[in-house]
Amino acid sequence: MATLKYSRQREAIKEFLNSRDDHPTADTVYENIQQIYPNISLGTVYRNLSLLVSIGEIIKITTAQGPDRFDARTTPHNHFICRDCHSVIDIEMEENGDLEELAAKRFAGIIEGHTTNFYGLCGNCTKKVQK
Amino acid sequence: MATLKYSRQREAIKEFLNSRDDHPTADTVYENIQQIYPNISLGTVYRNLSLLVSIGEIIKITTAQGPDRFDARTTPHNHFICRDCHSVIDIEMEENGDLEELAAKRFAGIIEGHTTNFYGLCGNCTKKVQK
DNA sequence: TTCGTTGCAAATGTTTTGCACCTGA
DNA sequence: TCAGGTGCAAAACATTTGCAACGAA
Repeated sequence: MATLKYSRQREAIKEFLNSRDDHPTADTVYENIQQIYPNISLGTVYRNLSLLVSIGEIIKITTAQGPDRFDARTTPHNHFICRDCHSVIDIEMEENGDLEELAAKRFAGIIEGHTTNFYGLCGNCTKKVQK
Repeated sequence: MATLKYSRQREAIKEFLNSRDDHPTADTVYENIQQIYPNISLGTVYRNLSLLVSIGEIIKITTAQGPDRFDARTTPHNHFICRDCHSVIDIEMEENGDLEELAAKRFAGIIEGHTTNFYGLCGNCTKKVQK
């Protein structure tokens, strides 16, 4: 396996993601890192994001619409995706019982993880609709 | 709101999806419908798939890797996605308690639905690894 | 020196869209 | 007749990749 070598670009990407809790897209990461390293390329951003995902330092959030998003919080939590403004919001909650254990009873393979996404209208968009 | 008009292509797509439980991609749908209507275009397949999703007749399954998949089973159930062969398999299970209710306690907006995906190795790929 | 990393640009894979024609009601 | 549907091709979008140069160990 290839040994990781230090890269200032990668550090900047990690730091940026750590500073945000709104799950930026690759493009948002790119625009922000450009302010520090004007020559960084979008390819480098994508390469580092998928590298960080593969070593478990960040999480990739794939939604039904629009580009993937990235999250530096790797502890278990869920996401809510607004059907109106498409923002992705953390939901901190206990899951009653062990979903994976329940699923395993009905499934022939090996279950290693799971993701739950909630959908609906976020707080802001709820207000907009009421107007 | 636009009134739906009958279309033989759309019917064929619905029928095809009803006949399968392996969650075909748009491209797979296209290839199969071509055997009945050789002139159908991929654009028509995409248009009809998203129309059917929007009226709730089918479900779109977005995965972390590869194209979206489509499912004619609209009753609540979960999916397992194999990290090796990327197949998508139904999991029929009860969810202990009401996840959406739990989430709502911690969330300011309106929760209208949720999706849980499980990840790991499917039955077939588990065997392959053991060899 | 070695090999992972980068910037750039081209390519890829998936999905959407504009347009003129076709078709169901 | 007329609004919705279709086929075709081009465009849009998100992401990946080849390559030569760069930089960390």
